[in-house]
Parts: sequence; C-alpha cells; structure tokens
Amino acid sequence: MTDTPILHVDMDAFYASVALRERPDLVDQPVVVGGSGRGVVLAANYVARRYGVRSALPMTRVRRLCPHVVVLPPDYDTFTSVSASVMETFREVTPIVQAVSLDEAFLDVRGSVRRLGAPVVIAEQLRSAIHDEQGITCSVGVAATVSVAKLASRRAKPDGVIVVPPSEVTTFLHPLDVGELYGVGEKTQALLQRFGLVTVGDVAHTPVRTLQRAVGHHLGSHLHDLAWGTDRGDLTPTAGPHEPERSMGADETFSRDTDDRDVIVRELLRLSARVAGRMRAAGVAGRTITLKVRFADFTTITRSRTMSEATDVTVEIHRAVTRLYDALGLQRARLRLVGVRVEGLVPRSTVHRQLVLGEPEHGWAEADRAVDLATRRFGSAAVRPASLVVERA
DNA sequence: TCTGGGGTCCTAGGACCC
DNA sequence: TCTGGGGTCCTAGGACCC
Repeated sequence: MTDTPILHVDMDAFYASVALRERPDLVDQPVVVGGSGRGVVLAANYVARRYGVRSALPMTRVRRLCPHVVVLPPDYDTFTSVSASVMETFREVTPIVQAVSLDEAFLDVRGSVRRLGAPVVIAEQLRSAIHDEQGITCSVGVAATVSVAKLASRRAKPDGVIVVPPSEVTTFLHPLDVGELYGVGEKTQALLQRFGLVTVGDVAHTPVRTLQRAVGHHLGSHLHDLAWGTDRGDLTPTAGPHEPERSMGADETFSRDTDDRDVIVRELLRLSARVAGRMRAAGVAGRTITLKVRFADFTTITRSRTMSEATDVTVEIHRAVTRLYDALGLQRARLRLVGVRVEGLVPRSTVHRQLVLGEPEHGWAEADRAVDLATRRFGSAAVRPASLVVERA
C-alpha cells in the first residue's frame, strides 16, 4: 500500500529537448522551438530561460531579450512519435495512464508497488528509462492527488523528483502563489488579489461562499478543494481508443493584417478544407459551425450557426462561415486572424442526411472523398480547391 | 515587428416548451 | 388576463490549459 499513488510526469522543455537530439552541437546555446514571423515560443531550453525567454513569448521579444538565440522549427511528427514511445514506457509500469498532452501524463501506480517498489522508486526508474531510450529528461511529482502531484512536478524541474506525503500537503501548498493552482490564470489571479487573496493559504482560509461570489460558483468551490489538496482526482486512463473530440477547428494568423474579402474568403476555404478533412479522417460530423475573427487590435469575436443536420463536407462548412463573415458587414476592418470550428461532433455513421431532391450536396461529399484519397496517395499539396492554386507566372 | 494554434469548460441571457 | 418554474437548446464571450 502507498499513500502517494499518483505520479505526474512532465518532460523538461519537451520540444526543445527533442529538437536538440538532432543538434547536440547546440546544447550549450540558447535554443527555442517556435514559429517564424508573428509566432511565439513553443519551448525554450534552460540556457534560453536564463535570458528570461519563456513559452508563449512572442518571437519579436525573444530576439530582443536574446539576440543570439537559435530558433528551430517544430517537427510535430517527431514530437508525436517520441511522445508515443514515452507513453508506452509509462504503460509498462501501470495501465492507469492519463495523458494530458504530448509531454505530460498522470500515472496511478497503486497496483505496481508490490512488483516495482515505492512510488519514488518507480519515478526514478521511469526517469532513467526515458533518459536512456529517448535522450531527454523529465521531472516527476509524487502525491496522493492529481493536483498536488502536478504542482510537485513543477517544483521538481528540471530533471528531479519531489514527493509530497499527505501529512505535508498543506505545508507544501499554502505558501504557493494562487496563480500556481490549475485553473487560475492571469485574470482570476488579479481578481483574487483584489480580495486580498495572494497565496494558496489565503484561498484555503476563505469561506467557499465568498470565493464563489468572487470568481463564480464552480470555480469557487473548485479552488477551495485545490487549496486543501482534497480534489478527488481519479484518473481517466487514455490508453487505447480515446474519447472522441467535442470540436475540431483551425485558425490562422495572417502574415499581415488584411481587409481584402477575397483573401479572407480564400483563407476560410483553406481552413474549412483542413477541418473537414480531419473530421472525415476521424469519422465525425458536426452541426454547429463557428467563425472566429480577430481584429488588428486583438479583440476577438465569434459567430456561430447550428444547422439542422451534421456535416463533414468542405463546401458546406465554407458556405456557412462565409455567410457568417458577410453578415458581420465589415467594411474596412483589418483582420489579424480568422478561424473555423465545428462543434457538436457525432460519429459520421449516426448521421442520416435528408437530401433535398435535386440538391447537388451528394456530389460535394463525393468530391471530398476523392480529395481524401488523392491526399493520402500524393500528399496534401497535390489536391486543393481551384481558388487556392497559385498561378505561376 | 508585441501577443500561435489546438482544444475544454463555464456563464449568462433569451427562446421555447411543458 | 397579470404572471411560475423547470428544462433544454442556441448564441456569444471569456478564461484557461498545453
């Protein structure tokens, strides 16, 4: 038996560490993985962090903070395959693995201690296995609950392990900044601060009703639980066929702001095709179609429309978002970003389409299937709508 | 040449139904 | 004929996470 059965394993600077396996010559240099132009940092190695470089920082600021930083482009195929191998290593320890993202997971090792040893021993075994197999380091938090394990792994970084036994939970939690709690971002932290609540201990000693008045009913009671480390925190194993997504979407920031309707409608077509293609690959269709528009000043609005029937057809999604866009009646507003999202996803097999006699929808669905087939065979650059083909002079 | 892209969940008001 | 209460769906926005 153990009183700290939950492990939170978090890769250190995951994207950067994976990218550096190919470039060992750069390990002592400041390195970030990120986009170009208007992109942000996806991951920064610990050398870059000494300059104040962090995830989500705009690249323009990164270059100011650290002019000699090396920027590597993300290689998601490699990240995905390294992640899959790491998750496989976790499942050799316990079947109860809940992946949070490519680079972190919770493990319930309750059933493994007799075979493998105490949780802290398992944590060290995992760390050396991942280091040997993948050439990257990770940190592990060990605790009785999910939320405490998560905070412990952050404290353990980089390349360490921290165990927080139940008797030490409040001593560990209460001095922390409220912003460390899962679910407390910039806004909520500022809100709590106005109530004089700065540390986790402050939140713990505030009546639930008061918290709920400050931050809303749900979050208020949630924060109170987190502040005492009493969240239930049962794991939902993500092995095998995972839960279907509730929505799928794609958005894109223009390389420069635009008010050109042709450019915008063409981008909406590209995004609609991308989303619809992923939906068909996943075998889902959806009824609610949402347009997202971000203006040059970064204000963002959404407009959605729920259809009578679910679709996975590119031209139907494109037509819906184009109507929503035109209904905005924008004149010369410059847009920074547009996005397309489809919600209310259901398995494609449950959709029975009521085709209006003579409507050519059938033809569009078949055109999509032909595109999917050609894409699988020749790659995504091979097939695209005519309006997306750039003529070569 | 500040501020990505993929998501999830919550809130709140109004419509509509019983 | 003077006003209720619950449930669900839709829409829009916002906060948050990695």
